Amino acid sequence: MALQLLDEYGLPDLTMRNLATALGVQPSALYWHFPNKQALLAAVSARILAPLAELPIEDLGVHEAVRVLGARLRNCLLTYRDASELVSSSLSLGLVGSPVRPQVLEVARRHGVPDALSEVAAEVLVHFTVGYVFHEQQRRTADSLGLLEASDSLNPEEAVAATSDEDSFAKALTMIADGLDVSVTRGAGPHG
Amino acid sequence: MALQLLDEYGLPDLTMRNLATALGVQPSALYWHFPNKQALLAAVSARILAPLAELPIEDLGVHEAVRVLGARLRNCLLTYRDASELVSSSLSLGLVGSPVRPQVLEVARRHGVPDALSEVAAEVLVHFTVGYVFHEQQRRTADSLGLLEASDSLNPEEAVAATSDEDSFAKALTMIADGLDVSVTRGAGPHG
DNA sequence: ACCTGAACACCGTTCAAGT
DNA sequence: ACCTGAACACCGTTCAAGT
Repeated sequence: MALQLLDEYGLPDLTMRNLATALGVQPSALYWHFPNKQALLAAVSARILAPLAELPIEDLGVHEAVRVLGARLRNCLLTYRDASELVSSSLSLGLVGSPVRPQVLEVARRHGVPDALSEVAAEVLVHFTVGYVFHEQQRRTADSLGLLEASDSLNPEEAVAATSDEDSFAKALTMIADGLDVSVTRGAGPHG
Repeated sequence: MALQLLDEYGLPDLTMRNLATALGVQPSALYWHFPNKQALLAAVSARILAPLAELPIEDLGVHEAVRVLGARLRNCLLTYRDASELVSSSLSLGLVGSPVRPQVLEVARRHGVPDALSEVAAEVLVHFTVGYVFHEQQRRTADSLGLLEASDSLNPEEAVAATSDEDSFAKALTMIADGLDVSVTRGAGPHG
């Protein structure tokens, strides 16, 4: 239900009171199931990220895995309105684990990449992706909220970046994967 | 004053009412100076990021610039409590410009790197840095808030990453800079 | 085990009215 | 130009009490 409310009305309107009303229940009833609002939001975050766990990553190269996981994470976040903002906070609060870390680590291990490197790569990957989609989603709802008067936005930065979000995101992922590759080859070479 | 309240009591307690009280004024008085709370918070964000604009980037290589700007941005965010969370939201709402974009673009241009590449690099740099410090700061205040009972946290992820934040952050910056280098050399070679 | 009812201690924002 | 006073429409959370 929370997921549905989030997608329909956005994070600011996902209140305990609205959720209770939608469930035909008193607000206080929610506190039997969750200790507080943040715990509830963490559960919602976990649901949003769940599809990522089932992603098959057998026979993927390290470079490829970073790009696929990043793209898939972005898709999960774009599935529900304001999902990136929600996940960003749950993630920072440590109430939900990194959604790409296990897979990045596994693939990297299989290719002889030291954990220290893949940990860093996983971190760059999540933070960048969540931050990027956060920005992307906020602009999306801002535009749909009637601020589409001026076709270019306040900061010159947006106007220049007229290339599609998907494209520049893909380029960024490639850059991150390249960076990991360099660290790997500089460290020891592909297989140890 | 807002900056002081932020650092002393944290973002959740930086309310219009608390700020007004601290200024010896009625809450409604603030609405003569700012149209709403978000605008006020954007102004605070700008103040936090101001030192970055004065950073001298003459005679820096592209690789070096990415690392220096990232490190300096992190420092700015660590200066005030909850600054990363605040800046993250102002940034996503588009109420404040990217604090590293101008410098990254300038340095890159001087070295013949196409803008398209440096735009992407700048974006990876901000989002990663802000996200990273957000996580870092939240863990910091969570720890200081008495959740330090278990020396390792809920998710195994934190325990493993026992190396200092500063170190792993520096490694990540290097990885990002390396990624940019690869894109550059693949595209055309250093000088066009 | 699960929920109600009522309260507590707050929010951001608006707006007529003052000086 | 700058602020007050009072109100409006909300919040998250607690807790005794019900079934």
